Amino acid sequence: MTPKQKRVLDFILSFIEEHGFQPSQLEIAQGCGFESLGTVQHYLRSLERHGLLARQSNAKRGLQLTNPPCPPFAETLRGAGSPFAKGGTLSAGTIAKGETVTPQPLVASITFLELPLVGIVAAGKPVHAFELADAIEVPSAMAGPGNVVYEVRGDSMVEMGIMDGDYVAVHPQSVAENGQTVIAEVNGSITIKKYQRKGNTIQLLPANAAMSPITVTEEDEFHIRGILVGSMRFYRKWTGKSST
Amino acid sequence: MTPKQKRVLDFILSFIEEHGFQPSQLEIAQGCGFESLGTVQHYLRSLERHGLLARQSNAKRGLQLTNPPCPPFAETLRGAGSPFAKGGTLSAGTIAKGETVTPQPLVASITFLELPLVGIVAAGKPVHAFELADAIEVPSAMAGPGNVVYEVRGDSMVEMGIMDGDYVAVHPQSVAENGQTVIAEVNGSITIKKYQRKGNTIQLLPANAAMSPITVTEEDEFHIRGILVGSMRFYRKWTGKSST
DNA sequence: TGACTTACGAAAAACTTACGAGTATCCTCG
DNA sequence: CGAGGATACTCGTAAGTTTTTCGTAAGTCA
Repeated sequence: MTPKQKRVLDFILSFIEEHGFQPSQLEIAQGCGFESLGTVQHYLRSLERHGLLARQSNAKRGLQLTNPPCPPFAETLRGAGSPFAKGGTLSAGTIAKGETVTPQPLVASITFLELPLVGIVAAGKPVHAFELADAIEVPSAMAGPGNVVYEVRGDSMVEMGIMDGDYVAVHPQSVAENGQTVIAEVNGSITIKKYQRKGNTIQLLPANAAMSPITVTEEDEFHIRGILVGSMRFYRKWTGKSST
Repeated sequence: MTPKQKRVLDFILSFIEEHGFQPSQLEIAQGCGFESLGTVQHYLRSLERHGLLARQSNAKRGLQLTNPPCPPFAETLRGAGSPFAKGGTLSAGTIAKGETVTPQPLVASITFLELPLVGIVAAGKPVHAFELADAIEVPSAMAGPGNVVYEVRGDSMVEMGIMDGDYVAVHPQSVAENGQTVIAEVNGSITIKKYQRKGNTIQLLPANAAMSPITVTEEDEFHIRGILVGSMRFYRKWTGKSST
């Protein structure tokens, strides 16, 4: 990477940090001292080639840094301020070699969070999001205003590590950013994939790199239903395949 | 997000902080300098599409800020000021094609449970169960006396639908019944499989019938560490395999 | 009825793209 | 050492798109 390219990249980064949104090409030009938009265009393209950022074509301020400094989750989860940060000595007991695990007392009694369990994500069929008039507990990290929980039916999402009977917590929204895991409808089939947009094409990547991604074209009917916040599975005897 | 969108969002936020209740659309127009309600309408809609806020249709001052589901989730969630903390009416947002999932009142105030996060289940290697002196929230169905949570490292358990970074709740015990999902050590390797015993032979079945089971013989060193109660996964941008 | 929220339609403003072309720098080959 | 070539870097302008904005009429709720 050339120093100028780095300069542009750094500018974009700091701009985002400062303003909370992406700069326009004109703002980049001014910020980096370019007289022409063409110059910005040039750098944007080269940065894109290097995989440092992605652009959504024709989208205003449609720049996406590829490795945004997204704080590690565990940190925010247990970070300061969190009631779980108290880090008391929870002698967890080693499960090493032959030893037995010492039982641990449970902690806390804080507010619990439940989300409405709204529907069933059918595998390969259109969703029938009906109200189950039920609720399910979730860790607070999965909760949030508007979030709902789906019960997954079918094995169409195994490649994302989501299996029949799992519950997925989703935050409803119809747009997504690159890299987010979305629950989307493609041609009437509902699916969970990782969302990635390059220019005009939208790719839906499975979790496992070995599996082939789906490329969504203009002809496809494509709707994002929401983005995945978490998933849960409860084990019991003979989980899975309870026939059908 | 465009600067204007952010401006509107910020205004709503500060308005709520200042007045304690949501602004009307007219107030938003005045506060942001719009001449027309249509403009406000436009922004509200786009913010809603991005999942940044939820609207109760036709309700006066029916705006609900939604916290971005990505990083600062847990924190903002429990913080004062979060609509969630007081258990207001939260709209679930549109989910299905034409259907709209009606706003669900969320419940709250049940006992909150967290389990000690004890260690890391290494992939294909003997467990190094060390104390993390940390805890993680789980739904009550996963809690129980003695239960602990492991953070999974490695991809050796994908066939069970458990991936790198997942958390598994286990109830430590050294025996299992047929059909239970166990976390076991076989010849020094830790693994999660479904336990099945037929007469003298013990089989460990993967979740997917297509994969081949392991048959444990007498020569093998075999220990059951515990049985799986549940698993959880938290999604965020660029989940999985980014660098490392 | 009064206070708000929704629903179009349409025009101006803001941005992104595409193309063409002109320096400057660095490297290689004869 | 000098000529070619390849890159990096820079301008400017004319489309082509999307965002932003306005206004007005209609629908809701208490």
